[in-house]
Amino acid sequence: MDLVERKFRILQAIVDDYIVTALPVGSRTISRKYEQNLSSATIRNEMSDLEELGYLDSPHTSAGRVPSYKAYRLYVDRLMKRTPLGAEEAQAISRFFDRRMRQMEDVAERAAHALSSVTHYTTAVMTRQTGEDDLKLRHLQLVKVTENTALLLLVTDAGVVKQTPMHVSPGMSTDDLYKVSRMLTERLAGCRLGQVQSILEGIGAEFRDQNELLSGMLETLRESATPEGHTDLVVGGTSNLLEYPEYSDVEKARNLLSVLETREKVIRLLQGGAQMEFSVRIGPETGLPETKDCSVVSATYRLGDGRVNTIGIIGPTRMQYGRVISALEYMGKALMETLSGQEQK
Amino acid sequence: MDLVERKFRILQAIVDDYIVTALPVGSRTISRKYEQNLSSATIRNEMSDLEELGYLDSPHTSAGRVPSYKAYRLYVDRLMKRTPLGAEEAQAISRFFDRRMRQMEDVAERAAHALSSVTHYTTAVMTRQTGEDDLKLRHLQLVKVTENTALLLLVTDAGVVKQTPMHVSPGMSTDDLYKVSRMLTERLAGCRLGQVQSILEGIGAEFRDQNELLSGMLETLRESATPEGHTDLVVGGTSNLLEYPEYSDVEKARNLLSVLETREKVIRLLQGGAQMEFSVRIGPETGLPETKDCSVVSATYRLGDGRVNTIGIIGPTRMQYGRVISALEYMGKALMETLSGQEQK
DNA sequence: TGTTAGCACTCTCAATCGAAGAGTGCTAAC
DNA sequence: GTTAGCACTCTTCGATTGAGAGTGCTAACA
Repeated sequence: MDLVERKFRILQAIVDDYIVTALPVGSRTISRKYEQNLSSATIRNEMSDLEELGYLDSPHTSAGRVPSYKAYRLYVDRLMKRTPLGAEEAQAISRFFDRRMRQMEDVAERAAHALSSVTHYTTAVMTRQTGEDDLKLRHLQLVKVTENTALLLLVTDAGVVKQTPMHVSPGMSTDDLYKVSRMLTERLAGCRLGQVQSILEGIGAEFRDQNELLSGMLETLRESATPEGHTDLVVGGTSNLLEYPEYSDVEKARNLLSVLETREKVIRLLQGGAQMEFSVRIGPETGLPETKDCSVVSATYRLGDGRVNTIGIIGPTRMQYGRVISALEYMGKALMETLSGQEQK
Repeated sequence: MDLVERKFRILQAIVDDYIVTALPVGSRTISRKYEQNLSSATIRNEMSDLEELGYLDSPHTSAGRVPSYKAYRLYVDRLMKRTPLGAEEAQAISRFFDRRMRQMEDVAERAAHALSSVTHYTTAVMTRQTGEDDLKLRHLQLVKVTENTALLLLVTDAGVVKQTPMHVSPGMSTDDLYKVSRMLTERLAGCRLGQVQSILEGIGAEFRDQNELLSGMLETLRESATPEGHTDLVVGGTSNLLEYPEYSDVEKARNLLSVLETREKVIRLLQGGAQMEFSVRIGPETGLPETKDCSVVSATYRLGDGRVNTIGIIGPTRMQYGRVISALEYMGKALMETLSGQEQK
């Protein structure tokens, strides 16, 4: 029997146990529950080694051991087994999609709720367009709302991006706006958002009398061209976190919650692993000082229609990684099927 | 000096003090801080009376007294003085509106953040249309997104209501959809959402070959006609609540947070006072068992464009009612100016 | 009649102390 | 290389205690 292998089997047992109990793990616990043919003294020696190697910390002399970030890293990369979703859990996720799809925005919200309730952690769903370069304008529509305001709708490859109230001169009739919309759409459809601006400026001459309207539209377009301009974000299940003892200190809980309320920070949290399809970031790897004892498991799905969805599950470092990854995987499949052509199955 | 008046002045002092400290108020505190020409013994007698009248509770024999719901009710209705907003606070609210207005959805989110940060409580902003009867369709647009999906946009008096992916047969070109949209808009614009359905069914005959598309649109319309179909809800500042000692018990905090995460419950919380323009609901009056020691101060604004905004501020029963009401009032003015015709000032 | 001082009484809160329990590290024996 | 045994450390929990805050009552006073 390889002794190094045994060492890591013990480490795995410690992490497994700690993930469930949140209590420092002692040598006797391991020898009773996981390695019955080894005595606690042997385990003790191994644990002492593991501590020296940086995989374990001891809160104080006579508590058990607690996994370090390094241990979780190793655990996720090599030791952990994926826990397949139970039938009821898989069903809970599917159920969110079996009704006919309604609002686009609903998808993210539903996904967030489904995952939160299955995993008992917090879920963040971020939807954004593929790089701004790829984003093409499809349709532009001005809709009269009150005597002197209209709503500018910008539709891109991936749905309505902007919906902004505009000033129009009271002289413009519903039909006038309709014509303008049609004309502009004809000229601009298929252009990238970045280009649209300059073209619109060129057209400016024809609309001398509607300068105010034009400059309003220009500004809206400018904003739409930035990636932040069309990033939707939904966060669900934040109250779940309070069920874990690591946040029974209200101050800690408050800090974390306030991160989850800050759009920019959540986006940062999700972006960290944006390169890869799947990513697990542990503790300090999350990038924010406030989440240095949280982990984020995230997955990115490229939908057929040009949108990119990133789903992140946020919980304490002693997260049930195996389960969470399975849940994300399952959700990914469900999302793909539902959104990029419902009939393709 | 009227003795009854004095009694209530003392009650006011107790509530005032308790709102700030969250600690049971003793007779000596009152005699020192609020009624210097009365001895603590006198106050004690009065407090004993007030307890008998149901305005005060005592947690135990030798703690001070704590206001009852009845006391808060009286306080809000008759005793309390509105606390005008400080200059910096007013500015904090204004600042959310002085930039050019961007996305419609942003308004609610910004308002929620502004109010949360000024009041240090939680803010919920609900936007919905006036009764479904009044809601008229303005524009309908099908935009091709992928080979066999299009996006159906429904625009009403008050902005885009629905944005739903639809199946279309691959034969339909961008231009075909454009024509269909135009045709449908011409026939349907100005109709109430409820009517649109039946008209659309009537038109059905002309679109024999597009049955799938038509039934999809019908379903979307059906959903849009219900009030829940177009109620936007934003909640901000939930982490603020954790700063109050009443939620230092994690279990309590969790319960409350989970209410604030449940769309339906928050809507219920805001609807309670929907009849009035301004409403203060205290403890059990909030209607939900989970919020029996919270208060909700809400205000409803009818915007020019047919939308109704309800903003509610949620906090512990010992809320700074005076300040909160002032903040809501101020926000109301700012909202009105910004949204219903920006130039009307 | 209303106000006040004084006092006994009650209850909480924080600090202290000690015993129990869990776990370690080390040593010596197998 | 493994294990039993043991001394040692550190936390946790319960009980005890004293201080402090606040009340209610009584009796005296204006």
